[in-house]
Amino acid sequence: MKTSVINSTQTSGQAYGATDKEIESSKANQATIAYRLLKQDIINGAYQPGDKLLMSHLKSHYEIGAGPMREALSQLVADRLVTAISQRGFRVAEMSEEELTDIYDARAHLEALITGLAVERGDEDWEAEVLGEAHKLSRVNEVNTPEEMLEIWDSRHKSFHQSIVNGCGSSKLLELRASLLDQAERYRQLWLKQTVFSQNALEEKRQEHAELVDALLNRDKARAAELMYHHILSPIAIIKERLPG
Amino acid sequence: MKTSVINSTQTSGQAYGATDKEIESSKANQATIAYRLLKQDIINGAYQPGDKLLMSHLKSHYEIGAGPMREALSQLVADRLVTAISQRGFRVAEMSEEELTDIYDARAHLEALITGLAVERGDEDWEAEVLGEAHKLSRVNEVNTPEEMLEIWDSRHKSFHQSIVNGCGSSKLLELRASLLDQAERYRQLWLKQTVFSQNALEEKRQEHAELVDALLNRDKARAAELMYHHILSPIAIIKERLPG
DNA sequence: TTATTTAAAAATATCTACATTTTTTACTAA
DNA sequence: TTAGTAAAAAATGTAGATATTTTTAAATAA
Repeated sequence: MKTSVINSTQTSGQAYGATDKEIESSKANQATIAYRLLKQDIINGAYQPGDKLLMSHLKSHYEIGAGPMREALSQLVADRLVTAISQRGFRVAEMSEEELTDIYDARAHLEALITGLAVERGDEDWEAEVLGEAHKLSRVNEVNTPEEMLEIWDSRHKSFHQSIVNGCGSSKLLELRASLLDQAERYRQLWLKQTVFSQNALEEKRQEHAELVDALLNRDKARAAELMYHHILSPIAIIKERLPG
Repeated sequence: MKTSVINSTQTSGQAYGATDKEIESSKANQATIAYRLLKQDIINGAYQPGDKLLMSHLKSHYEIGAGPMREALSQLVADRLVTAISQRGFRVAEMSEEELTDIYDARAHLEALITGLAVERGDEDWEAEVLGEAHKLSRVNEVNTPEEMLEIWDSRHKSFHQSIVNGCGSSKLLELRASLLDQAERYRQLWLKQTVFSQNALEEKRQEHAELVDALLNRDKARAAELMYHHILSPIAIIKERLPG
């Protein structure tokens, strides 16, 4: 068997963002490998919205056969990152202001709902976890490159929010949230660059997070939900400016 | 090309429950056909929870090759109706009281949220639609067989609820709702038989629906959301009784 | 000429049949 | 029993065949 560089690299290292979708068995099959790589490349903008995903290119570029590649693509269709037309292949899903609004509206309402549940249902471990993650996020300072800064801040910011919603006690709601987050990811990237490299913007976020933590630990459900709702919606304006088209 | 009976039947008739996932092009490919058939069979109980989905059986039974069949199966894994273990194939997802509680808890919160939005955002057309569907549902009477009764009542009941949530103006939230509904479907079937064939239960539902319509048309957001929340949760007790194991 | 239709060719998507790898089962010997 | 091993079954992947769409070019009509 021909072992490609890509394959061996992938299968050896445990995937970072392994969603609960593929808990079982770390040795992934070709379709799973293709799914991860392609998803990452779409989110990171290696392919532009509307780009045709040519089977011949995908096959050679990822060194994966047509069968497994189709499997990956049709999963990405379910994730709304790719669109398919029968007999005409696959394309990277378009981005639009309408979709941006739709996704963020849904995210804000869902995240507020989940936050409210977390306030009701979260235990002391949850409180500790939130506090810890908030602390780590507030201490993103000693970094070398701007790229590193962006990566670290984003990672800790995500962990902070994840720690909050983890208190909700509903794995189904967390799955739905994860699905929306995936769909928002390409839009979020536009906001991220703007925010992380602006001291003003960062300070504003720091403030919002502090208020959020305060409401959470004081078990003020209504206020926490309200703060979260607006916190989620706040990037929309920035993203609209930077949205191509 | 060999055209199987299954294939020709499927491709000719427009599929009923075509989710927006595959809007484009009615002439579905083999993977889509397999997905629809298999999903229906799992929901209808043709395969039991935990059953192994043997490739050799699936191939011969649906007259579809391994490639497209894998594609369909991995979509069903994303839908949580099937589980996969790498190199060990696919199984029908197990059912459990824990999952039942999880799904219905999430559904109740989400449906209440969406209902609240519908009250805020729904226009007159929405009101009219809700009223119309409520009327149709209340008039499920002149039917022949019990099976027909079940089918018609379920269909109209679903349409009634769909007409309510359609007012929310968020296609993303509606997609999430549809996903949960799919996951709930096998549990719902257990409740449905109990409910449709009991005059008491039907009357109770009729009452709840009437209250719901009243709250909706009076634009009483809080009451509508509250009623919806409990309406969704109400089947849990019945389902728990009938849940195998 | 310019636009439109038609026909052939090329490119592409999709499927099937077969090959390979992995797991499971059955059997044997300690 | 238990461990080990060979055979069978099953899952997964590949290559090539087939069907469909798109492109190109030629032919026709305005």
